[in-house]
Amino acid sequence: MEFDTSSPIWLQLVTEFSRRIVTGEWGQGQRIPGVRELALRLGVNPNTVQRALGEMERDGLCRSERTSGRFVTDDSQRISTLRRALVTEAADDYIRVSRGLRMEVSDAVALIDERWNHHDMADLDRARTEA
Amino acid sequence: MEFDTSSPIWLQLVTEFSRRIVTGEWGQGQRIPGVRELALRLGVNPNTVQRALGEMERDGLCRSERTSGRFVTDDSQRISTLRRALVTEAADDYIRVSRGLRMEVSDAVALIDERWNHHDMADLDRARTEA
DNA sequence: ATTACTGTACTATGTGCTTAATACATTAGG
DNA sequence: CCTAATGTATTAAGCACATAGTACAGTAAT
Repeated sequence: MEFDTSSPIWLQLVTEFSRRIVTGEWGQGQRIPGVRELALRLGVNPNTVQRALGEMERDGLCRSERTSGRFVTDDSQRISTLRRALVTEAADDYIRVSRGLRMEVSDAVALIDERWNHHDMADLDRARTEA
Repeated sequence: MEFDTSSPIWLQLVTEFSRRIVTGEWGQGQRIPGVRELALRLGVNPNTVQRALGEMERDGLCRSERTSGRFVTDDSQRISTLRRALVTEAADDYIRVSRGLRMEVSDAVALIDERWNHHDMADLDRARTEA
């Protein structure tokens, strides 16, 4: 995975892990890979993964059983709350920038519509390149 | 001004100063306040402002005349390019998150429409509090 | 009991960000 | 000429982040 140098890696990991929980990639109640394995696959230090998962545990998104591993929370409401939080945060960020640039709602919305397909093409390009 | 601890202040300053140029708050060709004055008003160190403006100068957004001060670029095309870059970057960020969360375009667009008014109310609240 | 795996804790090192405090060169204004 | 203001450069200190390496405690499987 690729990381941005302009924000702490452990924070980017919190975002990525949260995304995995919301999408079901890490299913409700399922076991999460160990910190060492995750660190190896992500190309970061185990301590950095530990930091990220520690924060998420503080928020009740997962729990650790000291010897058998870490598990996604069983509370489905917590997961849907997380989903709503992630989505609205992203939307508000976009709105904040758009309004700061003195845009109109209609233009802001039109731009999303327009760029959404660009991302489709980017996905196709990536698939073609990796094939 | 308030700053986020999760990314370098000089980077947040680049964003803020860019916004001021795009909105005309800092007009094309106009003089920019000195690093010491900006630092004082923003509550940061002059070196941090210097770092931010140095980066923007590298991108041709402003120029410095060694003794009389710094000035916004005269190139209006550069400013409109900057505007486009800031807007599309924000839109793409939102799209990336939304798609990562497996949302549909229609939902992503609807959310912008919905939250836009919430921001209106937040503005009204702030105006009322400051009055 | 032994082995292997889990989370957790700790030290040490290097790097970048931020602040503080100077110092210098240049030029506009008086 | 002299003063004030400009951008610029430098050094030192403190802090958070990331990495590496090591170690400990608890449990499941053998």
